[in-house]
Amino acid sequence: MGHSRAEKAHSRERIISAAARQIREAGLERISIAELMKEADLTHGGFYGHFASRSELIAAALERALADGEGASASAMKARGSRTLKTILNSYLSPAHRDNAGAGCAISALAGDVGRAGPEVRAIMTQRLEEYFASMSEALGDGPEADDHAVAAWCTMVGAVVLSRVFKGDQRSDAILRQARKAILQLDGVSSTASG
Amino acid sequence: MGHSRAEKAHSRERIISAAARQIREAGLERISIAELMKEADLTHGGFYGHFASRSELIAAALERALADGEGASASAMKARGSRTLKTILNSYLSPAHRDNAGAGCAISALAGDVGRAGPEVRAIMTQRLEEYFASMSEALGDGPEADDHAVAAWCTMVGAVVLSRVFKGDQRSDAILRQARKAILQLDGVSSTASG
DNA sequence: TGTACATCAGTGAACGCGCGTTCACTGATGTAC
DNA sequence: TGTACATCAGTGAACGCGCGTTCACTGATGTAC
Repeated sequence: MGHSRAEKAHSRERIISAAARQIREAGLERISIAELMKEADLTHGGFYGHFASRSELIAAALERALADGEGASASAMKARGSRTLKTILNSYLSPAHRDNAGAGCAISALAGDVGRAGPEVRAIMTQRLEEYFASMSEALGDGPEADDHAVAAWCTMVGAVVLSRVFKGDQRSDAILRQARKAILQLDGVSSTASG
Repeated sequence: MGHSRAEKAHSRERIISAAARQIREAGLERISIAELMKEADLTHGGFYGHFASRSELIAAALERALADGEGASASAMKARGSRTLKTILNSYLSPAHRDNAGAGCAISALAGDVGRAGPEVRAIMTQRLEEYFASMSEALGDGPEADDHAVAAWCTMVGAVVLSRVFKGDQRSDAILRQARKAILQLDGVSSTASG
């Protein structure tokens, strides 16, 4: 087993990405250091060479989850230039996203948990959400209500994924995703036609 | 301290309602039997005279939380005859509801946690949600899309309360509630005017 | 190029603590006569 | 009405376990000369 200093960064990377997946899969609280280090192919004692405490790890994992999940992808249309509202909804409100929380949007997976957490943890999520809101606003029709509609669209998207996961395995689960998609498109249509 | 059999029911009642509050406040997992029994004015050992296990308690507490929270209230317009969509939104999407999760809607408080739970726990919530959807459908304009809009409205409501709690203390928090409210009313307006 | 030493990422045993659960016991209530 | 007994809700000490955290140690890497 190599112990070079360069490899420490790779270990840390494995720990954080495993943690980012685990918190989205099982929630902010349920993560255990032993299990996490096992997934990172290390023993639990080594954890404290990388993080000062469990809560510091959770903050780092949340940041990572917000940066690499479906949420970040949904808000990345500016950079890629090609993501329309429909493209975003097709992927965000898909059964695939519902069924793979560990690789999906950290907002849908963790907003409930984060809402109960302390100000430091909440700030990590609110900063990203502001970016997501702004990007969504650009993806919407450019009426004066785009900002408002962007926030409402995010509410609907998050609520839909959360509720569709509660109904996992039930026909209702897919239906929720479809109806949320339709409502968001309708809202955008109204905005695009009804205003300047 | 009285030990009559009639009082046992009152003890159980105190335990369940304390638990229903605590899970909405802190999540399904974080509840501790010692703390719960303290709030019910009992010692922790007595717990097992009322419930077979912690998970049985959690199921009972979830059922109670769903039955007595803001969610049940929002879906009670049939019985009370007078709750319009605006009335529902005014209370559900209020800062008061956001700030008092322990007495509020169990869907907003717990849907994220329940989505990760086993089928038995999820079934408890889905049954109530079906009732909530049906009641909302009746509160909406009676076009053919009322059922779909009811589901979408619930997605937006839940997403809005969840996200507004993440932004607690920030101006954005109130704004989210307002924008969600506006979007739901707009959707209802579209449905009422655009269809038969 | 080779040898001795320093560094340090990772190991794994151990500790302390909290928590779910069990259980022998207490003492008030209610019943039998 | 009063006495003896049975019931049982609740008590609180104890147990076992998992988990976060600590720490002395290992052994591979890299450096000095």
